Amino acid sequence: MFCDVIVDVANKQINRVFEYKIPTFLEDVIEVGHRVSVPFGSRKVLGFVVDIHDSAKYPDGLKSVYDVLDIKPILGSEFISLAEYMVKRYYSFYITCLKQMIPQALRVTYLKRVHLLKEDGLDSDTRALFKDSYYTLKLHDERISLFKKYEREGIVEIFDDFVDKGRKKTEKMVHLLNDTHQRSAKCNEIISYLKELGEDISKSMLIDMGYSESSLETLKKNGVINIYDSEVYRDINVKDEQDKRVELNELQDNVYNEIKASYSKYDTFLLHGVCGSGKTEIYLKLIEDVIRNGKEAIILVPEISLTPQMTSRFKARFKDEVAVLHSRLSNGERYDEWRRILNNKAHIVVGARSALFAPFKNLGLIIVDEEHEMSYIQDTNPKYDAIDIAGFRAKYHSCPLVLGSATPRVSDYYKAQNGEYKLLELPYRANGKPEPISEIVDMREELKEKNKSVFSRSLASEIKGCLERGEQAILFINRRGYSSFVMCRECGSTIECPNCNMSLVYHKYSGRLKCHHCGYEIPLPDKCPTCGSKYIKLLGDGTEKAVEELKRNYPGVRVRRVDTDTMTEKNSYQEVFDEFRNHNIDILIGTQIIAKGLDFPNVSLVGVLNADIGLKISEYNAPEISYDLIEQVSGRAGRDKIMGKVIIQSYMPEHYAIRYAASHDYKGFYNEEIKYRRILKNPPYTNYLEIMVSSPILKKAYLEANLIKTIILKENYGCQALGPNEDYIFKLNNIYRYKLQLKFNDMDLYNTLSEILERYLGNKDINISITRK
DNA sequence: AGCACGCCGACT
DNA sequence: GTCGGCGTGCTC
Repeated sequence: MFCDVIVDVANKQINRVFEYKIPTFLEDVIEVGHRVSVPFGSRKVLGFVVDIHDSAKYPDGLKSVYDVLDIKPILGSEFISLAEYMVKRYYSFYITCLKQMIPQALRVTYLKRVHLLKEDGLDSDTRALFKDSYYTLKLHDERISLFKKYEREGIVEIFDDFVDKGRKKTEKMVHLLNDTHQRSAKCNEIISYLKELGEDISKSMLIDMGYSESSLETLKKNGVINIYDSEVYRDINVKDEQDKRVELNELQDNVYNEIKASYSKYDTFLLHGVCGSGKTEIYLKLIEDVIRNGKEAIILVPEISLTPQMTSRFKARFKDEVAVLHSRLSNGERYDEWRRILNNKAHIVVGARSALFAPFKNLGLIIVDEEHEMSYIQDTNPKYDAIDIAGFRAKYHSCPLVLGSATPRVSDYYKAQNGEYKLLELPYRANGKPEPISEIVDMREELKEKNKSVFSRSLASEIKGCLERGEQAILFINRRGYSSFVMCRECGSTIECPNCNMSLVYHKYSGRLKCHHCGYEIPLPDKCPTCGSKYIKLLGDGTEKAVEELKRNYPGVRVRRVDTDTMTEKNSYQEVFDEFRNHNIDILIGTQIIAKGLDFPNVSLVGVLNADIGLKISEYNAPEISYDLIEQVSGRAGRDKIMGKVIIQSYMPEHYAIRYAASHDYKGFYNEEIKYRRILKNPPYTNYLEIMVSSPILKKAYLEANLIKTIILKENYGCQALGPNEDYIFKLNNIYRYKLQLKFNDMDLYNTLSEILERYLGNKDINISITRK
């Protein structure tokens, strides 16, 4: 028997299967999806079994699998094909994709173990390292050369090993075997307790109840009880909440019934429902059905909205059926939740992007909430889009996929318009509240009127009114720090990061200029580094400046800044949001973080301080991102009894993304945007990908980018290539970055690009990365 | 990636 | 002579 193995080496040349013999003792054990240890070159590495067959293709000299690492396979064949799909689609390695699908705890750390053979011959320092006859070295330990020398002398022996990054947590459990009467009163007490309980209990629990270790030992010795190890799942902290069942209104019910009609067949639904239209209640009801039919469900939510409120709502309804997977969990906790899924203990998973790889075998439904969220696209390799993966899995299991959003991706709405997806609409808020009224303020006018404040006059007066009425406000500003650039009034130069071509941002609390891209920082200079002038001007307002102005203009106001500078602690978001909910804070001011999903009933005012920033970035989807953001922030206003008001400040108020966002007109926006997409041949009219060519040598990056373009155009006639253009961050950490944009229709590009990647392999100066968008 | 092998200079 | 620096090529 032979097997195909993908070994744990992320390298283009290794990106294929390697064949191994299966030793007889493993013949009945090994299965597709098992992790194995195999000899590879002179090393021992981890591998994944992807196929098993009777005859070998590789001529001779096959090595044998050393061992199988898991009791049951951790990846079903579904995931092996999914990995193949990902390799092609995202230009990634097999092993990278496979590792993506398993929890961190099941990845391994490589070690070198040194076995002491002779007592003498070692220098005393080295000898002291050995407590017993073994010593463990991490990979890349510089002492390896010393040990290699001793190995040549026959004093030690070095061999490879690796261990799982996480361990299963076990607990000692006590099981009653019989109720033979004991001499000690304590022991009899334990017996009668266990008898009454009628089930096994953890040893630590008994100890906590006051029973002693020694009485338990006695009982064990006398054969009355046995003590065994049981896998336990660490308790993850979820707030208790009462399950509130809400009757679906007529519109919700229609949506529910449409999806219900597609159970057990693959259909993609685009659920376009405004903020507060009651999508979650529909999700809950669908999941209930799926579970009742003995199937499993995945609900994907953006990391940022995976708040305890959100998860506790599912926990309240489905209790232990729910596994929760998000980045705040420790590796061990995430492993536990994952194992509950693998072992069929949990049938629903609520989680962020990676939860899509939940090892369910009988999926009945996948829901992707807030489907437009950029966080569904992973920005490190493999650069996968969760919606693609959801589509693959839904197709594989023949189950419906529901994409929900108030502001769907333009490409997805297009598919819904064309019938590729089924469009479901919920145009009204479930509580009947109208959408908040939005007002666009032209900041150029403010400047003309000599208002240099962060706040327009209109927003300032709204804030005043809001505070006077005892209501709360959320202000959104997409820039951290105090001022986003520092300019000299004499010579007009701005202070840039020496490693990146980006302006340094002034942070007032530390009095320093920081680069938000590479971490470089210096104290704020008192004169211009270029011309020596004292007249340095701070421009471009950030969160800190806005807070300062608020405190000056509204004495006594309780403001809280929420951005990555202030949110260092694990739970600080939750803490701030609780404080805000309890009205210990009047105004919340922050970046992206506050735009999402949170529901504060007393908020009547939302201000978008700089609506244009996103529009300046030269990505084809910039208008879409800006529209979404404004719409999402606006949704925070007037959620409950009070009427909401939204002020959008902009230097380009005539831009359609801003205009339509202000009138909450998604379709209007879509119709305009899709026109540009068609004219410019952007997605959904083409496939689109970006090749980033980076090098520490500017000229090299440019020339190679050009060369790549030529090669591609020669090989793929249907392909349109733009660039090479300087990236938005042209220089990052002293590396120059050029990007090529490719628009293409056929998938054959994979082979061409693979060859190109191969060509640049081993080239130290050039790095190439491909992103599908 | 990581490691062996091989070729070259420099140093006990 | 031997140690160790790095370029090259291979891993079932």
